Amino acid sequence: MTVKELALTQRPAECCAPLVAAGMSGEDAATTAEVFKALADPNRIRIVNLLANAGGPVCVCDLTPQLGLSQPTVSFHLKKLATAGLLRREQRGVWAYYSIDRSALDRLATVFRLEEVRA
Amino acid sequence: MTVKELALTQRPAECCAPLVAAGMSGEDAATTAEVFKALADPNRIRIVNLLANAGGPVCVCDLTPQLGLSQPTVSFHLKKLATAGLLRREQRGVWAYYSIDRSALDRLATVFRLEEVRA
DNA sequence: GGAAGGCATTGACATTCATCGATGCGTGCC
DNA sequence: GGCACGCATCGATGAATGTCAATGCCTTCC
Repeated sequence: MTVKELALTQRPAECCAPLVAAGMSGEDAATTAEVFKALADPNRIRIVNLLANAGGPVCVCDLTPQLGLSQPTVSFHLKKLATAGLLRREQRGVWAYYSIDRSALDRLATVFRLEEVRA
Repeated sequence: MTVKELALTQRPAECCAPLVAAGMSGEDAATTAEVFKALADPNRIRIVNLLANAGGPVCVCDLTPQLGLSQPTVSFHLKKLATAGLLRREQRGVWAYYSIDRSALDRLATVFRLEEVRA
């Protein structure tokens, strides 16, 4: 099973092991890297920022002009973020609304905690 | 909330704006993405994990066998992490010792805090 | 000074990625 | 049914990335 297939079936952001976890397996490392790959692009950071500031779900049709990217490119980035488990997708008629998965961000914050993990 | 437009000339991990910062500039997004790019590779995650578990600085000669990568490749990854501000380099005679920059990880944890930033 | 060894840099190569135009798929409306 | 529209997928392409062998630089030791 390749890393990419793993990402598609597991939503990496739901399982990230802390960076300090002793004896982290290669699989853990790959899963964690998948989440950061999703955030390793300026436009995707902007998307997360926009959605985090928006009160709720935002239509793709609203994101596209703000980002200054083509519609396929925006879809491409949204899919990456959603596959990583950072965004949620909601269909409203013809429109697709995306929103931040706050619990995923909360889990990500804990990945960097070093001391608490020792317990 | 002047979380600056610290140029890319400086170590990205030293300045990451919170993901929820309103009106994040394209430059902020690029800087933040740089840090995540450094973490967007399984082998670099393993390096961070190894260094986080080690009590202190670790010699490159000790990292190479644990990672199962060639020495140039390990140097390549270490440089990426150090440039991002996540690692510190220390020369001890012929050997180069790398260690985790804990304050950088602490700052990264705050990037994902959503509510506290509103203040 | 010369040899040895640890690490960084270079060059080359295959892979992955970001982007866009064109196209396909569903939904809602006439 | 048929049209319009929003979004996803496909195909292509240029750029960036990860990897290693070869090489260079620098420090230490003889």
